[in-house]
Amino acid sequence: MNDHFLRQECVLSDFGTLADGWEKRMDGADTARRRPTITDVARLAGVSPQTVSRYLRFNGGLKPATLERVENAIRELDYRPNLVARSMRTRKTGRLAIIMPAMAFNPSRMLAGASATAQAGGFFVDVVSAGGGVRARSERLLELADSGQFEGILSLAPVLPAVESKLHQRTTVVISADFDDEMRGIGQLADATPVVQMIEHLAALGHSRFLHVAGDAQFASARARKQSYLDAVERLGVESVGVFDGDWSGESGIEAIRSLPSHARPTAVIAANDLVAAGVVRGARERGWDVPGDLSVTGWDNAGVGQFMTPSLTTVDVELEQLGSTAMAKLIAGLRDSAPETSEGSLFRIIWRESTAEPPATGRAGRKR
Amino acid sequence: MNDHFLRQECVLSDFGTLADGWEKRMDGADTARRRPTITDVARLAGVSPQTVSRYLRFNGGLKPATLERVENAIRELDYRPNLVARSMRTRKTGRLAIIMPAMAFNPSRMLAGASATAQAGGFFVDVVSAGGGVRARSERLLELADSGQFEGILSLAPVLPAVESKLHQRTTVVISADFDDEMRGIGQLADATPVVQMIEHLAALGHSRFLHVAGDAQFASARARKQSYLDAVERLGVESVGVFDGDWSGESGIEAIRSLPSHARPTAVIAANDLVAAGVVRGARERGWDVPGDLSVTGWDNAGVGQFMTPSLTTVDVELEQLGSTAMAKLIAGLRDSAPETSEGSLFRIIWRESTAEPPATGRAGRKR
DNA sequence: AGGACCATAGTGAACGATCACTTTTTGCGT
DNA sequence: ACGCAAAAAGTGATCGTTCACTATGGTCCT
Repeated sequence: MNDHFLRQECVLSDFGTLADGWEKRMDGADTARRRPTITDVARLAGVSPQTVSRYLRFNGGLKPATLERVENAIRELDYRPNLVARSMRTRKTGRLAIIMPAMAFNPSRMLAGASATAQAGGFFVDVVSAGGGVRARSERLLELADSGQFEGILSLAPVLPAVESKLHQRTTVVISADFDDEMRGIGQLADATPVVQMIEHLAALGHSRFLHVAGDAQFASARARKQSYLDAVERLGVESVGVFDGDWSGESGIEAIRSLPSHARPTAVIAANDLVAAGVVRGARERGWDVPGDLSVTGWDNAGVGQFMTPSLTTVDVELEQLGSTAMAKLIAGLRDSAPETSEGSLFRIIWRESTAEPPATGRAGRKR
Repeated sequence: MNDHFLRQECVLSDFGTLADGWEKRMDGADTARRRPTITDVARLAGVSPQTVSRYLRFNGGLKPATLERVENAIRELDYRPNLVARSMRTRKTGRLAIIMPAMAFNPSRMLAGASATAQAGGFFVDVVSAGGGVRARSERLLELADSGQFEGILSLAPVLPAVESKLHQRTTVVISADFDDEMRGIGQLADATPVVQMIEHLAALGHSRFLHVAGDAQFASARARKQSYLDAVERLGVESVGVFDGDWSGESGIEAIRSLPSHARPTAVIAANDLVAAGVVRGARERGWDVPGDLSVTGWDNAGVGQFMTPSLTTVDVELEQLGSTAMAKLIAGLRDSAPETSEGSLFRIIWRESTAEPPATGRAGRKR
């Protein structure tokens, strides 16, 4: 049966230019027709498979006459190399994997950047999400590395040190230090210098009493922002009425303001992100405080709607795409033994909007408007 | 040389339990050590490769004693099957591709859903973004289909009809009708029934003069919302002061309100999305109108910050993950010739918040507060 | 003319697994 | 003990390509 089928293929090849018509005829009957192989092409062109192979990879030194015959045969059969088979022989798959803790979460912008860079480099990208903790992810990572399917792996989250060292022997792996276990930003992402800059700017405007509403302390980025806040406040000699430990939610922003004793009233709030900032603004309004008249508020993330709130939200724009792209570039450079191009400037850009302004004219906090 | 190396491997196998120590010894010297193959495992276990293969795929009828030997050998060598080789023989790659117009854009939630479903089904997922228009994408899609690397392809955007019919002969392809060329929602996503429901609800509250700020008319979803608005207004016999043709932006929301002649003042605005709605609220404030006191506003998308704006934004939550997941389920069902599970309820959920309320008490529009 | 040398093309053997068979072993009834 | 089917394990071929060689033919030099 199999033999018969093969013979049929041979006959087909002889028909040459009729292939098109044949294809149509077969549509109904035998849809799952075998794809032509390099051998079919070789036979049709009257050369050896090796010669066709040479043509395919680099146009390597074929005589013009031969070259044309091969090209014709390929065109005629509508041949395309079987990449799986090629991978098997060359041990190059042209595929990279990106592994991330939970696909449901948001670093899709980062993923987009990484993916684009990989594709520009001629690689396919598999996005693999691994649930569970470090342990599970490390396991999955090893599995991926050993599957032989990937030339390189970009992990957006850390893995067990033991596994990591094991990994590096087998595959090129770049572990982006930008997210931790639960996809909480660390590394570059946790850089909180914009907090310092914002406080400096506000202090220059005359603000002297600050409040920080922190994000979930499990997140390195939340901790970093908090720490930067504390450092900046101390260094600049301005007063901090405290730090409210929140959880990234809008509610925590509201609660932070609600729970402020009326005697300790800040003139500026550094919120952990835009959602929190929106909550803070809301809380302030509850207490009858005007933003920015009585209180300046800053956010983080540049959420789209923030620009059209009243007041529009001062925030920090984070170049997640670039972050992803940089990590991927590092991986590809590693694969090619070339030096990774150094990435340019800062990932952050502060956008000043209406929610920040000079402090209340009297300089006295607690004033009602 | 090669021969020598192989012989060394053989010797190694004989050492059996010493393999671990050997591995450590080699770490420094010969990092790029050959991965163990199924044959190595078979040799170590004293069985044939076929037996090991049987064990790997389904735990097919091995004698307990054999099974244990195989398992030990696998563990000892830290063996994992080479998926590329397996793919070659089985002609199943276990990989699906998702193709989308521009990775930069936002349907990442949909992607997340699709991806999760695929992984639950045991597939790898390649996310491929194809720039250019229908033409370029169709071309790329054909290429992917012919690469033989994918068992199925999920396209989140339409392709040329000619290409589509060609495709279906070669691979299983599901073309999600939810986005068009430029990733503009169509199909289910363009379903605008929530608009009708919102208008009904507002009319029941007593609203009688409506305004719609539409999204970019190039988007099917924008057109559908607009049409639904027009239909509902007509059917319910309420007044429409008009439709402002916007572009999804916050600015268009502001502009829509600014450009309203003061005699034609609506009591409710159906905005194309949350960003527009935020703009509308801002515009209203510019004119001294209170939201929702003078004007009710609805959005669409359930953007995070909307909940904490003042007033918090009434909006429509769209289950993008489910949409993606459903599409992927359809693809996988197609691959397995099984019936796709029917998806349950609506993709939409209206969230009523502060930005909508009863119309101004007098019923007379134009009243200043 | 002989040989060195390059350009071109072909040969057989991998790559690592599974498939379709065949062979051996086991279990059980008579 | 024997036969006989079922269970367990083995054999050789094969998937489609490329690698490391080898073979052929032609050109040029001495």
